[in-house]
Amino acid sequence: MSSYKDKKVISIGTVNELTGLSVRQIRYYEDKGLIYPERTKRGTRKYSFADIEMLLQIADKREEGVQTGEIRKDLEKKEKKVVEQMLRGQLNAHFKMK
Amino acid sequence: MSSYKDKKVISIGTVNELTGLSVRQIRYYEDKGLIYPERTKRGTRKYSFADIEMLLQIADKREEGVQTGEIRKDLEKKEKKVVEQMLRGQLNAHFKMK
DNA sequence: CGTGTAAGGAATTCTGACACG
DNA sequence: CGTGTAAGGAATTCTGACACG
Repeated sequence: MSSYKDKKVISIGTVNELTGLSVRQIRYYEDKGLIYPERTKRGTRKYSFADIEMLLQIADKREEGVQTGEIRKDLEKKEKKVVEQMLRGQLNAHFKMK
Repeated sequence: MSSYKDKKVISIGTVNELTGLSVRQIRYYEDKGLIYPERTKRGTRKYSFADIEMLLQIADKREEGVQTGEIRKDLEKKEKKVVEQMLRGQLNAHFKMK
């Protein structure tokens, strides 16, 4: 299920180069709950390619003037849908209903 | 063709954690032509997941007592085979021979 | 609200070299 | 041959805060 795309191994400086977003912006979006990098023992943030794709999407939204709160809400909705789908799949498998 | 696996974005400290090899060893294997990380403007090495897999293979060989020179030769042989296959494919496509 | 910046400290990375063997 | 280590410098990252708006 999880592959290279989800492995958190990229430091914030590299994320900056890859996305064009400032380090300040990247940290701020984390603060607002849009991304959640991992931390090394020492405390440095590590991002995945999935995080980078997310950041690029966030950048697009922000350019359209969408506030971080809005972006957050949309993410939560999508997350809910995914969970619902998964539950549905589990139920179908369990009860063999069609 | 090239995906996340080949993107060079991982710094040497993270490679150390991922492979268990010392920073010294990682640099040494580069010196011997077994891997070739990219460099940022400032000069820090950046590795890909493919590099990490290669390093794990190198570590196995080294544990078996194989010297870096030997490992190097094997790599060159494999590289040659790949090139030959590619040329063959090109020729077949070009002359439509069967 | 979103982002820039200066501040001070701690950890990272780099190179060339000496060491052992 | 392969790897450890101390050395000195340069760049990175972190947090909390002030600034503007």
